[in-house]
Amino acid sequence: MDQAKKERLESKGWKIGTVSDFLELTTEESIFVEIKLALSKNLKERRQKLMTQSELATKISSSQPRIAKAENGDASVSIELLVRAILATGATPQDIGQVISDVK
Amino acid sequence: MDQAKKERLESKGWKIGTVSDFLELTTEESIFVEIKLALSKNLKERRQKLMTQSELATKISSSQPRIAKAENGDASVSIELLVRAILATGATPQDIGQVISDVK
DNA sequence: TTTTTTTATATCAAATATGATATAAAAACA
DNA sequence: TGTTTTTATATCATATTTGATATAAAAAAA
Repeated sequence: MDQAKKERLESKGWKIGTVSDFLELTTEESIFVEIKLALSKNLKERRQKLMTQSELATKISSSQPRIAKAENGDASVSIELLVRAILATGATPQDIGQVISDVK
Repeated sequence: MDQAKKERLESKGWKIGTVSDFLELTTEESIFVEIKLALSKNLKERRQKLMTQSELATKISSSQPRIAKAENGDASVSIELLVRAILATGATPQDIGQVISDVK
């Protein structure tokens, strides 16, 4: 992995140690991160068409800053919150399944 | 929802208050629970064909009791852990996407 | 049957994710 | 331009999820 991508992920809080470079992540860990980033991207796309971050936050009893983190692939955001947020945009299980199926 | 199903869910830790009966859960909350239960069921099916709960636990640095909870739809288990566990059985994003797509 | 293996249940301290808040930066709009 | 709206960043106490441990129950094997 190139340095630029590494630094971009690290700035979001992803732990990519000096020793364990991205290439040394297990396949499962790598896929897991990619699934989260795909959900993150999808959330941003869906939400932007419908409402502000604040409006979505209210819908799921969260906060605007947390929605911002969710949409920006911050490592502190769980799949739980990502899925809750995406569902709140009216997504169906089929929509979410498709996003995950498209990974890699 | 019938009383039997309600009690079954409650025994797993799902909070279905006396006031907010299952029918009063928002559509999103309901779908969210169903996605988790679907992942839970899929984990059990995949894992049983390949290894013991202890073996899977070791693979993802978890514990056998936690895998048991994950497979039994316990509310204390997050989607995070469910997805990590399913990936550790060799599942692809497509496999997981299909499980979620099949919900409802 | 007895023995061994596997799975389920309960408890708990530690780690992680959370919403709230303040505020800065950016974007949209006037 | 200045003003308003929206989004991003930082901090933090609280809540949730975690793996570990002990052990009970169930299933499989002998």
